[in-house]
Amino acid sequence: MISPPHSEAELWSRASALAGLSLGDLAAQLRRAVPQDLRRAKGWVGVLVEDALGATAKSKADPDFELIGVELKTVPVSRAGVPLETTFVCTIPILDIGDVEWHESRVLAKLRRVLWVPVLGEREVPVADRRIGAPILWSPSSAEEAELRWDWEELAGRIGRGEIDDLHGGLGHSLQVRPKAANSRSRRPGTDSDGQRVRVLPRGFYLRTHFTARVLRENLVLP
DNA sequence: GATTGATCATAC
DNA sequence: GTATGATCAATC
Repeated sequence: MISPPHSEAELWSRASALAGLSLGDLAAQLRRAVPQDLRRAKGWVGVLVEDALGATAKSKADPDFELIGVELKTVPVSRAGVPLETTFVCTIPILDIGDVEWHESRVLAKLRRVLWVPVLGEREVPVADRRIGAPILWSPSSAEEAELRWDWEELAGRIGRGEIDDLHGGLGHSLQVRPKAANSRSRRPGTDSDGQRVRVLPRGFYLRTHFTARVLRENLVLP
């Protein structure tokens, strides 16, 4: 176990030290086996980096680094540093979200302060050989927050009106709503547009790759 | 090739 | 079953 960082500077120092390591290197340091691929280990990279940086136990509530209020997001990238996947932000409190304001939303709470750790995610590269990139400590600019808020207001508003089953991944410019479930048979309490209680597929908010791509690009540090 | 819906492991 | 960590893979 690695102790939690007590300052952003300490977290930054630790994360910077990981840059350039391969996942095989880091797994060896933590005496952990490396999976052949991530099909049956989708969260493996995230947990590995969490543990290496001293994130609080996963059983607890957000943020990952409680003492300093920072969330960790590992993001799979191409060799050019462009995200290969969307980024999961949070699950959606379907029954309550209609009564929530943006400034108290889960989305803003999660994204207020984020340590991004890019990791090579090309499937043709063996997991153990994938290298960890330079970290980025980020907070949304006012423009970025406005973009996120615009989407959130639209999406949360529709969910609050019982329209969740009309939503799909194609909605939202920076933020989208997609399933977040064990499988397509999962259900959670919700309401339909008549206010009737129904069982609906659990959903989550995700950041589109173009949003994350810009965050990484604008914070790129050239060697 | 990019996108959206579906899915996987683990802890409690 | 719920919540954490996400990526897979069928389809557009």
